[in-house]
Amino acid sequence: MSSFREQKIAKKKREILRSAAAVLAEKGYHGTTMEEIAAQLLMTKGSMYYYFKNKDDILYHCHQMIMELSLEKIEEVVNSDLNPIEKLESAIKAHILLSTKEKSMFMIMDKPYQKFTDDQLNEVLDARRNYAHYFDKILNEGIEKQVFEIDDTKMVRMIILSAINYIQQWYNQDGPQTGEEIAESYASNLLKMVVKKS
Amino acid sequence: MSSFREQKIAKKKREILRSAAAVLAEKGYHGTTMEEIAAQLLMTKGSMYYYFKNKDDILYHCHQMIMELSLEKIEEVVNSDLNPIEKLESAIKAHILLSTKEKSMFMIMDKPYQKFTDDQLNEVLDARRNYAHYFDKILNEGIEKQVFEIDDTKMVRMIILSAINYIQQWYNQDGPQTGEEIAESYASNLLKMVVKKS
DNA sequence: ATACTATTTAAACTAATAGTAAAAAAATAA
DNA sequence: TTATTTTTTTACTATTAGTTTAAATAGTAT
Repeated sequence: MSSFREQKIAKKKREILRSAAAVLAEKGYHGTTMEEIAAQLLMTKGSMYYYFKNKDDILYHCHQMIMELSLEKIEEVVNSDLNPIEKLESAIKAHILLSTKEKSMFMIMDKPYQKFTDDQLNEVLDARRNYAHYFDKILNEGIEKQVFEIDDTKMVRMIILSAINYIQQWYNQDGPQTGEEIAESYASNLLKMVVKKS
Repeated sequence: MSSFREQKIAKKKREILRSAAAVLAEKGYHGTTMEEIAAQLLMTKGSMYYYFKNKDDILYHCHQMIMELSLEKIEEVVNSDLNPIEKLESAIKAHILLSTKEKSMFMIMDKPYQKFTDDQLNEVLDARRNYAHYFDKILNEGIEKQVFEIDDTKMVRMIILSAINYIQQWYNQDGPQTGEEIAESYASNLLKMVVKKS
């Protein structure tokens, strides 16, 4: 029974998370105060504690939000009936489209060990390993089907993930390239690293 | 007249920077206290202020140290008489060898706009643009000499820089790969993106 | 209108920490 | 040894920010 009220709270929480992510991305976790997060939403910092346990909790829910979205997308690609080349291309493009659209959220996701401990840290690290694993799956499938030629899967996967994971650091909404253009270019260039020459 | 005393101070400063970088890399800038930095060197935080103006100053000098080293190395490569393929290979390897050797220093160099303002920020950003520019130079030289085939130099440069700039995030001194092995693999894979097939 | 609940606010509390300055200690020179 | 300078420590200040609480306000149902 997700009542009207519960929906309203959920909506407010999402609003707070989106707004918080923007400030956190700009100033960093320890550089952002609860007051700043609140002010941007025209609230007082006290109100934040009605919706979230504490500052960590806000950051944690930002992570959860994006991790869910990211995993959904990659799972869809991996489980599709595309061939490995198309899968890798789709996975790269999907990631880039999401990370440029949700730049702030992606920007606050680095160095989780500086921000979380115990269960929360493990959950975040697991989700990441999971995500990386899906890329390995695509790469291995391509090797098996002899469309990819890769000497060291882990290194190639790291190059791909690093490249796409750094985009949020320099991408600018108002810059010369759109997310789509970057996705197109990155996909075509990164595929050159793995596609077998016939 | 770089007296004995001045040399001693310079040495101590370097010691502080190296030690500080280790803590800063682990805990983040705002997550690291002056006391922690001092404690690791068996000093008291008061002493830190004898050598550095403040906390920012420590971070800033860490940046300077690495930027100088990095620029030296890339300049050497760019000005060498190697062919473009060898130059790109050397530049990639040199970067990776340095960033794995000086992991902590490299780790604290992200998001400079969160840490610096004004002159210091500009200096850091300039050094980075400079560094990126050297890669462009190598890429363009390769295109001119028709050994590289690149559709969008900026995108390719970003992929290369992102890939090598992320290594410090996952590299582990005690991990399975040495810096040399990573350098070897990254160079050979990244070159596949640009070298013209004859 | 009234009673009740949900939400927001303002103020107070607490703990932590960057930075300072004066005194103490150590090193050096006369 | 004594005087002087360099380095380190200790104790202090002021500020800042996360969190809590109790009261006020707004919203809803009877």
